[in-house]
Amino acid sequence: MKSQRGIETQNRILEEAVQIASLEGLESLTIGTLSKSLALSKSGLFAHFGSKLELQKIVVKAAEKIFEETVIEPVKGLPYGKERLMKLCAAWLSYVEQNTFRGGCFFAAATSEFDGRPGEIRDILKHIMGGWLRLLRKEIVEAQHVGQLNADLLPEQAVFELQSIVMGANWHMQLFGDINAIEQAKKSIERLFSYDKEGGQGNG
Amino acid sequence: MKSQRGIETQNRILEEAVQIASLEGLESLTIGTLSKSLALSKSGLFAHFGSKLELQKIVVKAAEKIFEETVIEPVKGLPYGKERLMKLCAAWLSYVEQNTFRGGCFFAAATSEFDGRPGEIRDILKHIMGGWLRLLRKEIVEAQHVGQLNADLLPEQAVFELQSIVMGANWHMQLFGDINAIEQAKKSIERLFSYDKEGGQGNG
DNA sequence: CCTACCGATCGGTAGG
DNA sequence: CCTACCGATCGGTAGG
Repeated sequence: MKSQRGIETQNRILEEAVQIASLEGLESLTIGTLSKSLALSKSGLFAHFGSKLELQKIVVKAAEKIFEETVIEPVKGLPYGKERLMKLCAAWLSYVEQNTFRGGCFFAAATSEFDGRPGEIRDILKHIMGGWLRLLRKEIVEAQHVGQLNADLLPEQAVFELQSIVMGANWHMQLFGDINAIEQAKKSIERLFSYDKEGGQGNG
Repeated sequence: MKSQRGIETQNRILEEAVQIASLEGLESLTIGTLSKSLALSKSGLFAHFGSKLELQKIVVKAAEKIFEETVIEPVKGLPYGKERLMKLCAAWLSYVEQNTFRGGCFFAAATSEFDGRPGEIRDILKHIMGGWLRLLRKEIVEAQHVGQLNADLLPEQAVFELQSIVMGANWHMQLFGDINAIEQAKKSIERLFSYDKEGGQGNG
C-alpha cells in the first residue's frame, strides 16, 4: 500500500525525470542529478524504484501516457476517415510544436539513443513504436475503406512517410529551432494524402 | 611534429571512436572504455588530445570526412541535373543501408543526442548539417535550372522531405532492423521528384 | 524518506 | 606512450 504522500512524490519524480530524459537522454538521467533537482537525497529517491533500469522503465511508461493523452486521445471519438486521420496528424505535429517535452519528442530522442543498446529499454521502445505504427496503418486503411483516401496508396508506404515527416519536423525544430519545419511537414502530409497514381493531384 | 607512429595510433583511435560513438553516443564514449578496446592506457590515449571535448570534436570531424567520401565524393564529377541528384540520394541511402557506421548514420545519432545540449559539439553539428542542407538545396535548384526538375517544387520543401525520408529510413533500420525501409525511402524520393503541381504524376 | 557508506568509473594531472 | 595518482560522481546498500 502506497501512501498519498508517496504517490505525490512518485508523480513529482516522474514529471521531472521525463523532462530531463527528453533533453539529456535516458542514460544521462542520473540518480544524483535527478535527486538534486527534486531536493531529495539520492537514497530517498532510490526508495521509489529498485534500480536505474526500473527508473528508466517507469519514465518510458510515463512518456507513453503523455503521448497518448496528447496525440491519440483527442481523436478517439471521431469516426474513421480522412478527417480523423488528418486530426491525428495535426495533434502529432502540435505535440512536437508545443514542446510537450523540453527536449522535443521523447520517443525520437529515446529510440535514437537506444537503437544501438540491446536490452529491456530498447525492447520496450520497439514495442511502443510498433504499436504506434500499427495504429497509424489502421487509420489509413480505414480511411481507404470509407473511400476518403486513394486506394492505390500503399498503407505501409504512407506510414513510413508520415513517421519520417513528423520525426523530420522534430529534428529540424530541435537542432535549428526551425519552427517553419512544422509548416513544411503539414505541406508534405497534404501532398501525401492527395496522392493519385493515375495522374492529377486530388482536389482536397 | 608528429611521428609516423603517432599518426597511425591517432588513426586507430579515430576509427574505433567513431564507431563506438555512432553506437553508444558521443557522450557515452568514455576515455576508459575507448582505451580498453584499443589496448592502451587511459593516459596514453589521453596524450593524443587535450580533453574529452577535443576527442569529441575530432571524432565528429572524422565522421564528417567519412560521410563526404561515401556520399558526396561519388557524384562530384557529374554535371548538375536530375541524374546527379538521384545518384546523390542513392549514395546517401546506400551509406545508411551498408552500415557505414556500426550504429547507423553517425549524424542522425549525434544530432539527436546533442540537440538538447548547448555547447561546442552542438554548434559544430549544426554547422555541418546546415552545410549539408545547403548542398542539397543547390542540387535541387540546379536540376531545376537545367529543366530536369519541376520548377514548381519548392527547394526548401524538397530539402525538408529528402532529409526526413533518409533519416526516417535510418530510424526504421536501426530500431527495427527493417531493411525494407530503404526501398520505401527510394519510392518516396521518386514520388517527390515526379511531383507536378498542375496535376499528373511525371512519367519518370 | 534520511545519513552514512561501498567499489567502480569518470575526466584529468604529475612526472617520466 | 607508461605508472600512479586526484577529487567527483556513478549506481547501489545498510540500517534506520
